[in-house]
Amino acid sequence: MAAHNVFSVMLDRVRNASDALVAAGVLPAGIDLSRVTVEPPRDPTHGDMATNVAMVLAKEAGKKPRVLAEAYAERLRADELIAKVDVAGPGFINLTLKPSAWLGALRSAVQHGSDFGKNDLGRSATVNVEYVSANPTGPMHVGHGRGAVFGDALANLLEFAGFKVTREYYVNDAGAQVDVLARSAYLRYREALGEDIGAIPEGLYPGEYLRPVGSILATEFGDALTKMREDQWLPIVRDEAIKQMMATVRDDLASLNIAHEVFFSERSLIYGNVDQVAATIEWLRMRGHVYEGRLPPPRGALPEDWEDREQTLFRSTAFGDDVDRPLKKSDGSYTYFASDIAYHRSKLEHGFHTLIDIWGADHGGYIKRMQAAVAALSDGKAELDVKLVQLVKLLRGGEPVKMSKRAGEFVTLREVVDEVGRDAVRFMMLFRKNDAPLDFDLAKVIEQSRDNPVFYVQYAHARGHSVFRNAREAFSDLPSDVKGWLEAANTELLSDPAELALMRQIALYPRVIEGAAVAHEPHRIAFYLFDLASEFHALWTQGTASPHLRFIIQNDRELTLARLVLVQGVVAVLAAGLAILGVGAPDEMR
RNA sequence: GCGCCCGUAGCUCAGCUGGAUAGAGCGCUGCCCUCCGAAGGCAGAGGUCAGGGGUUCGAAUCCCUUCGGGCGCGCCA
Repeated sequence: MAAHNVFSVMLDRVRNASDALVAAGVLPAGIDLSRVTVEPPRDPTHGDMATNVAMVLAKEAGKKPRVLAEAYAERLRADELIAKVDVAGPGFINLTLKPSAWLGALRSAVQHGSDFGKNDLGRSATVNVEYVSANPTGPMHVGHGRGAVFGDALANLLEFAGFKVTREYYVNDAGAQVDVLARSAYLRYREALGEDIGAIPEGLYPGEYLRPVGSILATEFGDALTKMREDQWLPIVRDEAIKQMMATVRDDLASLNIAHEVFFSERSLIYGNVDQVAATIEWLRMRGHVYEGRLPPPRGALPEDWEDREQTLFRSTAFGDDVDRPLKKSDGSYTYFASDIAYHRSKLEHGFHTLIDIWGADHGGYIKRMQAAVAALSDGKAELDVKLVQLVKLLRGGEPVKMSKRAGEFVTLREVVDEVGRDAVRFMMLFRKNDAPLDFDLAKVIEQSRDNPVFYVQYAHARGHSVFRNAREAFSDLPSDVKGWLEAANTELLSDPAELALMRQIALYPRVIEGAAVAHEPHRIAFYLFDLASEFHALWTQGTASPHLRFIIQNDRELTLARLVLVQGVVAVLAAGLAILGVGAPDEMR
């Protein structure tokens, strides 16, 4: 395992100390250590790490926190990685580590490169991450892009944390919207045959992106479709339109380097050999989770066409939802929810026990019922986590970019990617918590300044490589590869406080990965990388005022070599983190 | 009316699932290039963490409540 997480190493030391104290009769046997943490203190003057162990265990041990802390301190002082132990405040134990601890992390980062920080949190458990799932009725817009990038980065992250991840896309090709798509495409088809179709009627998709579909249909069928009744041509046109739209979607995703392993068709659930939706409802009914009944009317203003009637309901209240949910519309067709249940059942049948769905924020009200359904389907054995992705507000130089979806002229994801590049889009989408709204400024993300975090982080990586280039010029006899540096370097020469600070930051990385993976929050990596880049730029600039801190020291090959290892540590972590985010790490940015 | 998300510096946002004196960037003030990339860095000013209660050794973080914003509340997906 390439983790080398200094914090978990120290946590183990604390646990060992606990065992010793139990053996010595200071602590009662079987004491609960689950709340014990070792973490970096907010205030660096408190040392490198702090543990709450004495405060957490004080009550159970029947001792004062500070007294207990002293007992721990005595044991920890003997540890070969620890330089100093202080008991502070209400009972914190502050640890200052020896430089060798940080050097260990640095060497590990250099040695493992892009594998540094990997862990086995997942223990090869399978996870299904479903994301994007945009309707196949048009090109993707920027909001879809955020869910796409988020889902993809999360999938990468979970893989890095030892899960076996399946990336899945749910194709909504069975609802009324694909019939609308078919009718819209049919108009474009007639247009392609030379007919004047006039304005696109209300209720159809007016976008020009359907013109190519019309052309394809015209080429393939000539005017044959015009001689058919709607119920005859509609399935033909619909299937072709969906095929074309999905090709567009895949293209758009590819522009962001996103590729799903599974595209699951909603249509296949209903129109396959077996009606899976009906089967699922039946399955639930047999277990008492589905019944015929009435629903209380919604509070407040009633919908115009509200009528009280008996209907098929899923007993989601038995699983924590607020009301039971209808599975059939008044015309007898399934609700979206019904096919969604069947879809999630199919995921379970494919062996997944951990499901993650990425949805737009407007679907927030849907979470409880879907989790209820998964609980009912799996007997509480499977878990569904739904991550909501908030809206993206597109700006240019601080001014909102106008888009009118009604006229069919919205800013597409593709346009944005083409304008500012994949890296900028991906990084910016991840430089925010998923459930916080995001302002995306097209002017700012291509700026080359600290304002622009994408640039700032990539620049740090490029700067690192610039050091390597210059070093090779200064010393023609450097080992050819990083491994050689590591073998040849005397890293103990790295003893300046600024260098140690940078090593501490590097050592933090495995911990950040772990936290991000547990919380399903890839944005933490983006913020961490920004901090790491900042530390690196700071050390760099110190070299102008204090030449002895420069990475390359002309007449000191040994020191230079040690510092190259340090820079390589930064570069390796930057590249590794960016790789998880799916962002490039350029060697040069001139 | 109910549910979910949110409210942190003038602005845009972090805050490591409960830790010590709450942090960045922008903007403002003042500095640092005989330069390994100044496309950078350093320092300063700026906060009742929306308000009020509670839980405990300890709360921006958890619970309750009020206010304020966003989203959703059969037959749209």
